[in-house]
Amino acid sequence: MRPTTKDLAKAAGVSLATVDRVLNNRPGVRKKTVKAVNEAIEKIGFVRNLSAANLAKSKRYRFRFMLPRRGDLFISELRERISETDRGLAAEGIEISHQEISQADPHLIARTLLKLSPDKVDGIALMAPESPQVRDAAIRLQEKGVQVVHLISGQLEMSDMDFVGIDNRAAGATAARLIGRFICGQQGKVMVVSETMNARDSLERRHGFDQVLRQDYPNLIALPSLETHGDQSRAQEIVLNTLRNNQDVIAAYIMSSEARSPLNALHCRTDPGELVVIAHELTERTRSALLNKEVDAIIAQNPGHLVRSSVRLLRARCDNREIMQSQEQIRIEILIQENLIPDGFAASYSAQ
Amino acid sequence: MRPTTKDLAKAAGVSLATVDRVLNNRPGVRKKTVKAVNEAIEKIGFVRNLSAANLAKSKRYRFRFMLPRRGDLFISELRERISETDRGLAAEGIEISHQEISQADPHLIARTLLKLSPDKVDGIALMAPESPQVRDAAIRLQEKGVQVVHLISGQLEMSDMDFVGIDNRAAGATAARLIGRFICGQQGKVMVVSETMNARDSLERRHGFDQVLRQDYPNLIALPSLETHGDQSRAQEIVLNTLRNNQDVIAAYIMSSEARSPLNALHCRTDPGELVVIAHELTERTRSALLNKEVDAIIAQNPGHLVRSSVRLLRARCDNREIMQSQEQIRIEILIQENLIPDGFAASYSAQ
DNA sequence: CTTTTTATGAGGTACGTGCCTCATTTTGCT
DNA sequence: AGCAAAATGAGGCACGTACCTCATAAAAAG
Repeated sequence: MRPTTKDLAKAAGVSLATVDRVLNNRPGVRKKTVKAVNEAIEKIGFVRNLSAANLAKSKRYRFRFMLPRRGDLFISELRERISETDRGLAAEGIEISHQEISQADPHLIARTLLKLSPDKVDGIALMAPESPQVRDAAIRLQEKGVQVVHLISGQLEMSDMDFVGIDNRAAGATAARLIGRFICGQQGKVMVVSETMNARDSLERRHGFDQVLRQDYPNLIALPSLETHGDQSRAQEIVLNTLRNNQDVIAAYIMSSEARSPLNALHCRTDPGELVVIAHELTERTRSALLNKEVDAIIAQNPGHLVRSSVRLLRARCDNREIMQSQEQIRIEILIQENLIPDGFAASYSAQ
Repeated sequence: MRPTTKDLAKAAGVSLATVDRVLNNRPGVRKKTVKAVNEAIEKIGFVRNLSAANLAKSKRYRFRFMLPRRGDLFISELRERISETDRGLAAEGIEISHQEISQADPHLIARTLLKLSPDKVDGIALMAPESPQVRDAAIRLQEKGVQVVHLISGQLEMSDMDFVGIDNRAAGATAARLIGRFICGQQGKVMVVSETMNARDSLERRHGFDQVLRQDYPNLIALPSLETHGDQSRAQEIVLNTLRNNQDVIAAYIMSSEARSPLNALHCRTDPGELVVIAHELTERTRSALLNKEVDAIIAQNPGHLVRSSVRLLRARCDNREIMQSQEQIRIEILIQENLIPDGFAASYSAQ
């Protein structure tokens, strides 16, 4: 049997009450006594029984994901992972909800955030474009006692500890490297398509992309970023325009998580395999594009992992606990046809 | 507050005792009553409080990883993840140990397995080369009440549900695809190095590798697999011999998890970048090889994830629970310089 | 209808920890 | 030394579930 607080009390030569005071950082214990207890903990290998502690505290964690309203496939995927995780963690007293926020107006987002209060929600995972209003609201929210982590797209001057997502500069660099290698020294231009270049993540990806391309692939010239603004017909227009005006486009980097419009636009003008194409995030559309050879590789972050990592972070924050950094680093996945997860998992891609 | 068994009893119009009987599948309840309780569960959204249940049962899970004795870097990594996971899960009543088995003799492995009994260990994760003796021992162990999952290298005629690891055929195919694309249509031969071809995983990797190469890259000819048998000087000899006898080797696929010897052998005869090289598993050696451009990409399975997935599986088995298949699929990771996890995480690579 | 069998109810104890109160001891201070 | 303040001990209740016993009610069998 594992040692309990009772054993610990005996080993430390103190009473249960004192053990309790030490374990829960309550005041009124001499340093000497604290030390004695801690030594006893080491000695007998005491580990607090989390189940019992949670039960005793009858603690609930109420977390909420604040996601953009737009109906992009990646966001839908994320939503599914959220409710999946909710179901999975309900038995441990963790409730996970999600709320949509329109992304247009930073003030609106800030107002929405400030409506939240610690007696209704213990922590949020926020996915919102970078803006001073949002950042300030997040800080104020923390001060009120609602934990905040930033999901996927971060805010300025935010600590690494608050961020759950991939290193976007590295992701852009990865894209450039893959294009550079796949293109096999051919001369030509690379089209870069994004939803918007106002977001921090897009800028970082572009930065990493350019860096690698400039440094190692003088044969490739990256065109200025095209912005679709999430509009299918606009996407169609600007992509086709670019192809028309640049006969020597030999690769494309589709930077934003909504790859549908750019892919569709490319699809109607080029044959699969004609261009080297890299897209982001695994969705039904990008998956089938990969299988059709419309795209050569996908750079992905795992939505299930994003959700679980956010929850672990929020929970650790609520308990004022340290976390295992190494477990929370979100990896930049490279997916090609061969290492794609088999079909049965298509809908529930969340391996981790 | 979430509903408790008490609320459930009230909602179902039965007593606590009956609720308990239904929840824990105890006999002596009419079908009609069972149905009523189950309907009440649905209606009020009852979810059993796992913390309380575990506490009440004062249940412990004792799991053991059975690993090969050989000291390869990947195995060391695995061992570290195991003790890390042990520390992390101790609070939840899960004890994880590991035991080394010499791999030479299947009979010895089988005997070691059969020594285990359900009153000392609840489940094992077994990593052992394929053999009828081992397979039979595993089956008998299960019958005795010790849960078994197969780690990394599976056994013949084993269900998918019992396996934790990557799809090795797909991994080999991935390697071939990367080599094929990176080589840019050049003509030449591909060296394939393995520790041994007696293991199921090596055979499967080779199979996937050949399939893709044959189908899509007629410019590449794969040489017969070289077997190092884990011997540094032998590795040196056969690799150099092969290079000498085949002037047109332009790529290498290092198939086994111990990449040190083959890499060292290659290193002393070729310049970084001269060959396209793909290796398996992220270790200190392969990491630095990637950074030095000694290798072009690493195909990896995440050791931390392997361990956690095994534990989740074993635990679910002990509780006779269903698992989320999608969460347990181990991904085949492709690592290049750009998407490598930063240095700080080198020692504790286990993102997930 | 009675008897036997089967279902259900009532109630208790246990699990390990958190959190509270109140009494008692020890410490530091003058 | 005497006193206030601080530290510690003793004990109890709570959390939600598991698992037990014993009594009683309902159903099935005769």
